[in-house]
Amino acid sequence: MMFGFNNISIDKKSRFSFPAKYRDAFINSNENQIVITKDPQYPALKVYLGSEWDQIATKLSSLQGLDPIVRNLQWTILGNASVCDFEPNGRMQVLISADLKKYAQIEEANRICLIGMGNKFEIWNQENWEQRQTGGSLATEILDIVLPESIKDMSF
Amino acid sequence: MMFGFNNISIDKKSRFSFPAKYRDAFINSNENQIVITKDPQYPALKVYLGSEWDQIATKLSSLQGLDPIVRNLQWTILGNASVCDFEPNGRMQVLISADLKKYAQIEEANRICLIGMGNKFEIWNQENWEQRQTGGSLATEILDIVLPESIKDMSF
DNA sequence: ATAAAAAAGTGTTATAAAGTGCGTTAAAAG
DNA sequence: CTTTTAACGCACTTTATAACACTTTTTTAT
Repeated sequence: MMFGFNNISIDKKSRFSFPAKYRDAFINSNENQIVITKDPQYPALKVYLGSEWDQIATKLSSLQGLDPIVRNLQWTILGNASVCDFEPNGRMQVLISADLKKYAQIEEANRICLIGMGNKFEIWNQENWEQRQTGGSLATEILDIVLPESIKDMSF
Repeated sequence: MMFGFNNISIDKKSRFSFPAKYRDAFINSNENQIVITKDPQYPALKVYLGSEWDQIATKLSSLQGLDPIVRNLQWTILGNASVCDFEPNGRMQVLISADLKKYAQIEEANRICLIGMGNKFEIWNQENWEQRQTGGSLATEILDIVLPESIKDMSF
């Protein structure tokens, strides 16, 4: 499991490196791929380990796409996924596509926030992240949609 | 179980040492990791033993992240956790990240309050702690919301 | 269609900053 | 007075990042 907040640099070619503290966890998980895609709720990116992604993708793509909520999740999560080769023993460097950068509002940024959430990471624009953390009132954000049964047991 | 109030120093590199009186308890609990993260309600830090943390993290990360309240707790607790190697037989020293120091308002401080709460510790800025004890209210009481069922049985 | 130019992507190195380990001094406890 | 603990300082190691060089792909012009 990998946790914690990291403010890290993103170079001119749109690459970032995972902090070294996660190396052991990556090596132990035996992954050589990671997947970056859009977060379905916020202007942020999700970063999954290969095996974690396989499960999510398999499950999500099998769901009934006639349900508009499901369909939207499929578009957002599956339709924007970028699979990257990843070397836990090397520099642990990953490229972010122009499209994903735009979505997370990090087009111009030379720093990003990389948040370890256990079995996945999130990538945020720094201002957005700070605003979310300090913004206070959560009340307005509560989803007014009812989640379909099919995805209630899924966690993205 | 570890209890009690301690006013201890924090060095230039942002490290503090646990008081020696807790050594036996740490040795008996057989832990070699400590996790520091944000307190979700107050400008303070929580310090968990590794095994305690594993339980909390496993449970919390499994909850439905599409619920914004859950998501916020995940961000706060998981997304700010810093896992530290810890040697009960050694100096029992732990590093606090710049980000966590800022949250607990101990950026400038060279002393902190470390409070033993049984199976976890809290870290406070001295003035905040005193104010809290004397009944004063702190500006940032963040979780002023109704908790979803899924986390009502959790204790952080 | 081909060659040249530009852009995008990959890999390496050097340097500053951050983190770690350990010995010494100072303070507190027995 | 002796022993233990806490605090400080310094040296060493690791990590992060910017700069550079090179390769591959895409675009443009002829």
